Amino acid sequence: MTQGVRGTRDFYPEDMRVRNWLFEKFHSAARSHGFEEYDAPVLETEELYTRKSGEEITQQLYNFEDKGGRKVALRPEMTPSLARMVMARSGALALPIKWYSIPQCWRYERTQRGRGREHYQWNVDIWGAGGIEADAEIVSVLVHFFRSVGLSSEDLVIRVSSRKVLEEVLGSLGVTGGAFSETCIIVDKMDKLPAEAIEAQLTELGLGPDAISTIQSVLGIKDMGDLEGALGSTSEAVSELGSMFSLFESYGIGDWVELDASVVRGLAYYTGPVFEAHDRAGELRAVCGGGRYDRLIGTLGGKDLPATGFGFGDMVVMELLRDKGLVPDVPHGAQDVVFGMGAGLRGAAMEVASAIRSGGRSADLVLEDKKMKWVFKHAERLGAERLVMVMPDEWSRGAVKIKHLGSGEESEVPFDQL
RNA sequence: GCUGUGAUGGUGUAGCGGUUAGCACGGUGGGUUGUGGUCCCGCCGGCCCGGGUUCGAGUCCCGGUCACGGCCCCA
Repeated sequence: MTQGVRGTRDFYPEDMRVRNWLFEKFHSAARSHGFEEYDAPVLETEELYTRKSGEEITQQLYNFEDKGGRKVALRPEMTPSLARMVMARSGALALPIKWYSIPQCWRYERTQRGRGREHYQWNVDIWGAGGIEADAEIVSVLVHFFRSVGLSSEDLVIRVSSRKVLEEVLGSLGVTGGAFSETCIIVDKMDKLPAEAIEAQLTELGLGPDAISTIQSVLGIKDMGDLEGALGSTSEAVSELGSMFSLFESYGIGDWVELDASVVRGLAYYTGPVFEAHDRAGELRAVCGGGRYDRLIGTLGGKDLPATGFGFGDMVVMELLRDKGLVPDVPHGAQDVVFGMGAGLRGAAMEVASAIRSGGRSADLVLEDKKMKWVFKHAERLGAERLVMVMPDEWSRGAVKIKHLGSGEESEVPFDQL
């Protein structure tokens, strides 16, 4: 009875303080870059997610039929909802738009460390800007966030590549269209699955051994020079990535980013630059991932609009922050505890609390008859700054006794000077 | 789907065949005190469920349930 649904979490106030702290960092990083918040329902039509590809996300859909027989799903990610919202207003939006959200997302799968069935995923996106400047701006938001919680480029690395790398390689091998996005999904699992399994899957897609080894060697590239050597000097992927890295320098985040051609991301809709942030120690799964998805609206039946963004889960980053000792002790928040001595002064205590609250301070009022001992313990537990005592003698003089818990100093303060 | 570990007061835990089942936090009553944070004392409250072994099971065995990890699947 006290247990929730498997894979879900309860947030008690002490957990909520930490969550709010984290979310506040999300909010301020996004706002610092001029992004605006939006939201959408947790429940969407299942259709929005049935892309019938090999993506984990569509196979782990938390879906069911509602009482009207409609097939619905708890959103596994925010991007389709965002695309739906953008599409619905396509003519009316002043582009580009820079929007962010912190939606709760769901997936039905076996639970593991850092993988529940529910998590909060910070999403930051830019729509209507087709250049790599938008992609670089997105990465800048990310780094801004990392720095704001005390993480450094020694803790994390953002590996960057482009879907165009693989697209050009596969194009030269005659693989295009659907086979291309399927290949991306397989290749994304390279570090999770043994090499033989990857090869078997690629073979199944109709790729020969030579093609497979070409793919593998290109994906091993971690240097712009090597990439140019492999794709040629006229390669769009090369010039785009080259420009991006130079923009990263302008942003002053060059030490956070690295070229890594093996980054392709497991979602079918990516089309251009893609990136993932990982802990340098390599102990955790990806902290976040994102990239450009210029053709998503097209697959939903609308007119394409360039877009780029990232999704950032709350669970993995919290594990990293805990490992690094960067999670702060967030205090309860009540500045004052107001206590009326005895039931006769209950009303007086309420007057005092109201005056304090009107003055802009937060006050926790003791609602029942409690002993002094309990009151002190309570104030200490809350981490309150002051204890405001409404006592018979003082109150008869129209005053209260205020004790500063930190210093132990106390003084009598007239009611009208509260 | 496979596999490992675990389940002890409200919470976090110790106990590994015979204990009045221990400790901390909490709750509650009291002492000290300036009606007063520390300190001290009393009390409340527990072995996941069902079988079995044994003179005796929280402890060992079997089954179940749940939780937490790891893997597979994820085409």
